[in-house]
Amino acid sequence: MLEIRHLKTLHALREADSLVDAADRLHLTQSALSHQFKELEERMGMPLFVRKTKPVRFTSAGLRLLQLADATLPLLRAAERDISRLAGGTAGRLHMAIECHSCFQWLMPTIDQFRDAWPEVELDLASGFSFAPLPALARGDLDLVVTSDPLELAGITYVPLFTYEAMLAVANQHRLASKPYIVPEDLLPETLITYPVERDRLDIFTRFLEPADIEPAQVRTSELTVMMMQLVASGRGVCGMPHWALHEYSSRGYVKAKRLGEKGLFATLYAAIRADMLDAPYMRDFLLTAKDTSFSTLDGVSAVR
Amino acid sequence: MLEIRHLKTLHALREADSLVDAADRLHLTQSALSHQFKELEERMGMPLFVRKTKPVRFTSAGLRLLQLADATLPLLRAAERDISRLAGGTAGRLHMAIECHSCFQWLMPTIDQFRDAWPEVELDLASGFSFAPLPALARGDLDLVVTSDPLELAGITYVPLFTYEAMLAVANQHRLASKPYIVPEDLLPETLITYPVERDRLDIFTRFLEPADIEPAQVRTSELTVMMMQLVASGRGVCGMPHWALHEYSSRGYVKAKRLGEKGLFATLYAAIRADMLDAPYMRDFLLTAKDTSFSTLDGVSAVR
DNA sequence: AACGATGTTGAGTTTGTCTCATGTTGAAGG
DNA sequence: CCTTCAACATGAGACAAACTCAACATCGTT
Repeated sequence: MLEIRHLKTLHALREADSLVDAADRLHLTQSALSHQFKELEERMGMPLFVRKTKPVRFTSAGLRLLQLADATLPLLRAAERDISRLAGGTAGRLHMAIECHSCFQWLMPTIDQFRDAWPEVELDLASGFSFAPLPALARGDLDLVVTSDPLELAGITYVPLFTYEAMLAVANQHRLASKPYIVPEDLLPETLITYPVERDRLDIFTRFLEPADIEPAQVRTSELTVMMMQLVASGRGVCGMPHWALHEYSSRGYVKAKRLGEKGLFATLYAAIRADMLDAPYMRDFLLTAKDTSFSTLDGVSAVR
Repeated sequence: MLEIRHLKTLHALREADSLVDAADRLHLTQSALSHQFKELEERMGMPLFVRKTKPVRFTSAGLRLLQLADATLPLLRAAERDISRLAGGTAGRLHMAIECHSCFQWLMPTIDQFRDAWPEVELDLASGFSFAPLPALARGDLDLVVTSDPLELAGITYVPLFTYEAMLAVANQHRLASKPYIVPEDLLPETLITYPVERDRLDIFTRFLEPADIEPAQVRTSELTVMMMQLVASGRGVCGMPHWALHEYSSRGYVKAKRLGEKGLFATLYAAIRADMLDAPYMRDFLLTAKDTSFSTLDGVSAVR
């Protein structure tokens, strides 16, 4: 019924003073616009503008459509721009979210380096713990999600970034500090400190305690890593944490990092992206950069690749 | 390039699970959609969705266009609805603004009565002193402006509502209280209280003091009528005001209302509307209702018609 | 292997949109 | 009053776009 062409014509007509002028701007003949308006006004059942004045004057209906044009044409242009960027490949959008509390540390250098290489790519990082990032990724609101549990989802692929060891932080003089490694039973009398997220997203529960059917004496949460370290150092609890996030504290003798289980508890961080984005050159490069920089920033911390 | 048809098709495709289904919903053949997408994807330079899955899966580009569709299609529908209401005539929009501080008094009954008669008309009243209402009227953001100075503007017509007398409020024991009428010179030693608007929108200046080249000793402003009456009653100034706005106070002996000039100072309130809205039945009715109710509410106050 | 459901493709038809040529209208000026 | 000019309207025809139809390809299912 109503077409974009009509909105563009109305818009041009407002800029110009007459049909003749507007036709010029649109690279059409005056006749074309005349026909176009005749038909549109017929369909609308009312005139859209007064022709006999200079400049032309719009009727209420015409003004309403102009309002629509003002609202929609910019959206349209923006979308077309985004699409042609996507097609071009050297530009685009990369909106990220991280599910992992301690990922800034290695992601920031990645982003900095990437920004230099691809200045045309619109970067955004939402530390969105407030919403479910994977559906947003599938919906197209996000372009990359850093996560450690790759749940099967149509159209989403997971690119492994690096593997790390989850360890247990305990106070230096803690009774467990001298053990070569921790077994689930060791945590029975302990207070376990975690980030405030669902249990099934915490490896220490899903892959260490729950298989052994062990529940710690108490579980408390904290939002900030420093805060957690403080609690651990003062002997008020223990906490599971990636080795590299712990390194800053354990290397200075603030807390001790203990292996979980005899063979250690290893987990992998993945970049979740929509499958078709694997082809985008800037995405490939981002993933490579992420692997590289995570390797070098976490180097001294013995990241397992 | 990109057409509304495409957005509608994409939208339908998301609701449906397949091209066949989507085609049904759009009352087209599946072949039509296949052709449509083939051409669109060619133009965009990339696929928009994956066909081999059920339900279909959109690519990043497809998701971007869906996002556009979600943003624009509702706007489009709303505009089309507004237009057909306009054409129908029994429904529509009536967004008003009043330039006049004391107009609520008679406008409110008008609106109440009108709302009953035309429930389908979307009413809104902005007491917008914050912006210029007449350009907004011409632009289509407003549909009716109540004003007392009809300034010439293309496409805007002014419908007179009623004429009222501007009078001077003075304290009961004021030296001017006993005069039969006020002359400009009387205000030379006085403090004049006005609403906080530009002088050239105040009749007492433009049509009483300035023609006689008289400037009061002092001018102070107040936003509220009650406040002004308080100041007047306590002898701290005088103030010009429509007779009907004054009536509430003068009839109770709180202040005295004096005629301005021997023959009185009369002004007319107009409804400014876009010329073509004169034909809309609900607009005609609103104007009649406004005249009627202004007459009856201001009746005992001797409004001049 | 056969079938049904889904999507693609090419040909042909319909519909729509533009241009060109010409007609109409209204304002300005002699 | 008539001419002139500019703006817009209108009709015919050219052309392109978008659809349908029919035939074919593909894939998962029975």
